[in-house]
Amino acid sequence: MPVSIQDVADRANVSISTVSRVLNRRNIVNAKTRQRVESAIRELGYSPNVFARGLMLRRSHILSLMLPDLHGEFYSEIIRGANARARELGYQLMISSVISKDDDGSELMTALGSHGLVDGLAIMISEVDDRTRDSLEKIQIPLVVLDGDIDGVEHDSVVIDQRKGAVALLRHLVNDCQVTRVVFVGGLVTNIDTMERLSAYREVMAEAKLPVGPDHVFHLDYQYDTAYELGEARVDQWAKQRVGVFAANDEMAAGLIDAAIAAGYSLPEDLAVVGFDDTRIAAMTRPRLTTVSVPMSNMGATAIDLLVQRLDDPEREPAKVTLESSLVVRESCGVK
Amino acid sequence: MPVSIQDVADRANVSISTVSRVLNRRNIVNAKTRQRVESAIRELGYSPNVFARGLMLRRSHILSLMLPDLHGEFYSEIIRGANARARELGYQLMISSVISKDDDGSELMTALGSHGLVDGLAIMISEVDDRTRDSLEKIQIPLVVLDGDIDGVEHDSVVIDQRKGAVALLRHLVNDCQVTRVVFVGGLVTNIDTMERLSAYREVMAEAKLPVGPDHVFHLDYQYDTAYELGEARVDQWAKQRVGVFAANDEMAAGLIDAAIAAGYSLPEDLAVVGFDDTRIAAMTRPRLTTVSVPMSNMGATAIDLLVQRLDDPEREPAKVTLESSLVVRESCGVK
DNA sequence: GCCGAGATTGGCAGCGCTTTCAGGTGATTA
DNA sequence: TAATCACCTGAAAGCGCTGCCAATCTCGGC
Repeated sequence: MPVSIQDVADRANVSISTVSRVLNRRNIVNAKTRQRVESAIRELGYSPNVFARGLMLRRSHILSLMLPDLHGEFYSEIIRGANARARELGYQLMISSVISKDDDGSELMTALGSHGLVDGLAIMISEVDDRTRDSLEKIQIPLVVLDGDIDGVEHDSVVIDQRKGAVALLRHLVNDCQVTRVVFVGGLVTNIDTMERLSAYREVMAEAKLPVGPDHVFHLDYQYDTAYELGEARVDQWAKQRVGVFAANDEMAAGLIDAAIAAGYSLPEDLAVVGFDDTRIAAMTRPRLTTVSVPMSNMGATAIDLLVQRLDDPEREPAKVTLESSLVVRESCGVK
Repeated sequence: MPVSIQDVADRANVSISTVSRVLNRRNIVNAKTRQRVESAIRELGYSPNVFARGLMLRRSHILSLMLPDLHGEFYSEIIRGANARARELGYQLMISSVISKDDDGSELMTALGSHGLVDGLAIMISEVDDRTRDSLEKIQIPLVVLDGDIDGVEHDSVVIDQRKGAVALLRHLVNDCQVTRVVFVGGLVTNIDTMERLSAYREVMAEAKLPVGPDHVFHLDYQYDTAYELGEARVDQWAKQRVGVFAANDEMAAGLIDAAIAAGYSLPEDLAVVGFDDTRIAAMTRPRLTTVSVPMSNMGATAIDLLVQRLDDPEREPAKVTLESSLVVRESCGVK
């Protein structure tokens, strides 16, 4: 059985109140007494019981990070950033993935370790539905939403200014890469990121007076394979006109590149392809991908910052931190 | 303030004992009473306070997963597997990365959320030092070691039979790929995986009566860049003899491939390169990498299984689960 | 030598929950 | 009719810790 505060008190010949005071760094304890207590703690290897403490303080120093998925570099980088920052600030990180669609919201609660376990929740939701909204609304702890927004629920947020990066990328494609037109390959229409990037696409197309026909916009699923298939079907047509292909993530861009090369085309001569996210893959394709770098781990870290800030000052106005994304030019679009 | 067991008891006109009994699925409660309690619970949206419960039961249903690093697909896959399984079994997962070298072990304790927070620990340590050993020895909770072993500390373990995969890979290289010799590019000599793979290398070389000279074994750092540099320096020599290069991970293999291609060689004609891990990268290099597939997410899931099994039966004999790795043949070594 | 302020310390009441232990029902049996 | 028993339920004792309140001690000042 683990050593309790009573054991320490006995050994130091004080009451448990005094031990508790020493523990909580109150300097209202006489220096000599404190030393006695401290060495008792050390000798016994005592560390306070988290449950008992949490029961009183209603604080666990655990933060929860919920992501739509745990697959891929994007999420793993968020976790990495969040974990490091949480550690720095003296918190633990609890990870969970996705609230499955067909859930009554109780899963979210369960994931939070029933009521009271975690001090705050950082959540990223790719597709918001009412049920999740409702559960989130009920939660009585600080909430930070990553890369999105949830109506009617008070929360802080970290967003990435994808638009700026996307616009820079598209302008680069349009102005510097001699393409006759640009096609967009995104995720589903329900996906927030996709729509954001699509809107940037439309904007720059309008700006450059380039056409946006029905066969210029494709909605896939962010996977390499489906992009590869699309590439197989379309690349002849695209290469003929030297189009620029704007894929909404690097995975799909890689799929498209590989399909083009498999079909005998050479890039960037016949086709310009650009991606998004600047994941490890972007530097691995041949030609290497021109893409937009998104500060993923920074986003994780910032989310934790916001959570802890609100924990320290619950009355603060809701904050929204915007992180910049930036153009990374490599060879896949034919410049440099 | 959140609703407590007392509120439920009041509403259902019973004592808290009865509510507690209903909660703990004891069927010793009269059906009618139970229903009354259950609807009170539902109406109030009650869920038990984890701390109070943990204080009594000494169980938190939280498991901790500690990894040497959170960077890269390898670890993110472990997390993914562990998370999914933990969820299935009704546990939460707490993630932390690395115990830094210059730490007195207290960091490990802190990471465990002081004493008592987590029910079990799954840990992966790339380089075991005494201090970590000592802290681990003190921990009074079930311990599962991933892909390694810690002397003198009782624990279950999940290991990957890298040797089998490595041997298969090397035999393939030696027997089917017409290489005149094989060089090994690994991580540091302190790295367990590297040494494991190196030993497989020596075995197969001996078997095939191929030389293993001092300029056949290189110790790098598992990074793309350093491998690329090594490639730049050595590729002329290697290509002349058509050597097979066995890189201890896919990243380095990719670096070597790119260096060779940048130097004007074509693969697999001039050089055969194989990797290890079968990460996303392996399918992205051109030529695509022949490598060894390692069941990463399965390793995470198995670790959780072992933890929970031991939690359920503390007296069980220490278990060691071995997961198989398997050869994945692609184009980088010249067959198929 | 005595008094009150300030510095320390101990006592004790919970925090919300589980878990004996004892008591209160009917129903069954002698 | 009284005794026995199986079934349920409530009362109360903590689990280990914090925080309020009161008790004690130490001095400086009169």
